[in-house]
This record gives sequence, C-alpha cells and structure tokens, in this order.
Amino acid sequence: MSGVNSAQVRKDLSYLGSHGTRGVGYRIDELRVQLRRALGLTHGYAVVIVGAGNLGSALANYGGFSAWGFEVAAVVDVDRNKVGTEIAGRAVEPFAELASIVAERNVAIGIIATPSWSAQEVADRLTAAGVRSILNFAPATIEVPDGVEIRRVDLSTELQILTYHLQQEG
Amino acid sequence: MSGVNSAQVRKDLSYLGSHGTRGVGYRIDELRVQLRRALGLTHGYAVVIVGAGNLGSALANYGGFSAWGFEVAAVVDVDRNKVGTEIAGRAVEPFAELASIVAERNVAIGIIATPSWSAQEVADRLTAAGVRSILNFAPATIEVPDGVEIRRVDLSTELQILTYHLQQEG
DNA sequence: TAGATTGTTAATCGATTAACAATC
DNA sequence: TAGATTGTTAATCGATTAACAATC
Repeated sequence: MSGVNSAQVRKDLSYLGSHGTRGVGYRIDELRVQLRRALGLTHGYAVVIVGAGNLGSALANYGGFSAWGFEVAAVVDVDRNKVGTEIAGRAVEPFAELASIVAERNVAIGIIATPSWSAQEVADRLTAAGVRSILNFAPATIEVPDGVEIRRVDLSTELQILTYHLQQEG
Repeated sequence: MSGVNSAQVRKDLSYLGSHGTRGVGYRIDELRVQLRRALGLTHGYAVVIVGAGNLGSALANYGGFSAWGFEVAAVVDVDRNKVGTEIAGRAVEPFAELASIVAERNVAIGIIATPSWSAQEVADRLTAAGVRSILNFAPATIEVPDGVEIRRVDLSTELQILTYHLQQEG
C-alpha cells in the first residue's frame, strides 16, 4: 500500500533482530512492541510549548501527541495578558518561569511557536534550562550549542515542494 | 555552513546547466534567478486555507509565505459563527463557496486545517473544485485521485524524530 | 604566468532490490 | 511433502565524493 516492497521491509526489520517466524510471518502485536522500543517511544516525553498565540494554541489542542506518548507539560508566554488564560484546559504560565518548569516537570522537548524575531532568544533560554531537543515553527534560522537537536518545520518549504509538482504537471 | 561540500554543490548546480565561470565563481544574483526558475517559483500561487480555527489562523498570519510568492486567497470555514470574522485582515468565507472561490481566484493549493474527521471530505471538495495540490495538517490519512499531489505535515512524526536523538544520547 | 574555481569524469560509498536457502 | 514466508547474501542501482582538466 505504501509502495515499499517486501525485501525492503524485511531488510529494515532485520536491523532490529529477528522478530518473525520463517514460513509463518510476523506477529504484529509483538512487532509493534519491538518497534516502539527501538524507536524510543516506550516512555512518555514532557513537552513545553513556548508561545500562546494561534500556533501555540493549535499545537496544545493537537490531538495526535498523546497517542505517541507525548504530553504537553506547559504552555508559556511572555504576554501578561495571556498568562492565566486557558488553552486546552490548562492555564498559560509566565515565560519567566521556564527554567523551573523544565526542571520540575522533567521537560525533554521544547516547541517554539513564537514570532521569528524572538525565536533565537527562546532557543537560548530553552537550552540554558537543559532542554536538548527543540522543534522550531518560526521561519527563522536558529543557532544552538553542540548536543542540542533542533528541527525546523518550515511551512514555506512544504508549499514549495507542492509547487514543484505543479510545475512538472504543466 | 550547512555541511554540504563543494563537490556536491557543483554537481547539483550542473543539472541546471552552466551558470558559473571557471576560475571566477558564480554570480549569485543570476544564480538565484536560475534556481527560482528551475524550482518553479517565478510566478505566485494562490492558496486557500480550509478551517478558521487556531491552526488556520496561525497559517493565515504566517509571515513566510509571501517571500516565496504564495498568497492566501481565502480562508473558509463551515462554522457560521466564524464566517465574516476577520483573520489576518480578511473576512472568513463560507466553505460552501469553495468551488467558486477556487475557480474565480485561480487557487492552486489547498491547505487543510480542520479536525481529522472532516479532512477527507475537505480533500474531496478541494479536488472536485480542481485543486491539484493539497497540504494536510490534520493527523489523518487521506485518499486522493491520481494526479493530485498531497503532502501531510505530521507534528507527531517531527517529535518522534527528536525523540530518537534523545534516546541515542542516553 | 600563477592562482583560483568551475564543470565533469571516475571512484567510492551506501541503499535498494533480487535471489534463495532456511524454516515453519 | 507442498506451500509459504522469513533472514541474509549477492547484485544492482543511484548518489556522494574525489580528482583533475578547462578556463578565467
């Protein structure tokens, strides 16, 4: 269905060891467990969302996280008018308390959902607080120290890829 | 800076033809034009955003589109309470008018920013209206006819990739 | 000419696919 | 045994990198 052939699937699975039975097949319930373990999805990760604007709200309300063991531990914002308001059934907390929130709630991942001009500062504060994994939605390039993993979700890039196919079709 | 070596850059650029001068280098202003042309970014594309919730609002307010020639032609929603309200300085329009909006404003790309349960129907309506490129933010798998390009931006997947690195580090 | 940088061929590397023995 | 499917080796394919002549 996904366009991946059987040889590819077997080859990939073999990197995790042997989990099938020759002549019979794979027990998918066991395979699921093995895959989740190999991908590190066995225990939950706490996530902090920085920025309680539209994007931050959309992310906090996003239903797809919990299925993979992610939990939104906090939504923080610098804007005093936003602090205390409810997003996804949770009160927005002050950005100033980021460090203590990260420490106390064992936050592993930070999501930057702020305007571009503040993205670098947010990243600095996150890394200073000990966060080693950052997902950046701001359309800005961010510098982080070695050992900190950063991924950027770039909406324009997604549109450009679509555009490329539009062009090919005529 | 990006970790790509010079041989790779030259090889890639060579697919577009010769735009540099041996012994001298590349004229970056000319190269920009050539690259934009090759990537099909020379003319603007009209985009319709379906869903005026937090995610739709965030996308409509996203500043990164216009730099690449994308223009939000309309934001539509089924909710009568949202129709008429302003998002990014533009009135939300009824979902029922999708087909005429697409036709009249020459919309090339549709963005699905609705709940998962309605994503398939939205995709059906977009393709029926003649849209050939769809960007799906709903955490749902969508079927589209041949000839329609669909990309899914999956926030959970992005988090999972970060998680994998967390695990490697210990 | 000396130095520098492109464009391109050849060598290397890694990933995908095919084939098949092992096994149920 | 016959049929089926895994695990793994070998073959193929494509992409990256190195090397160097061509050129300014």
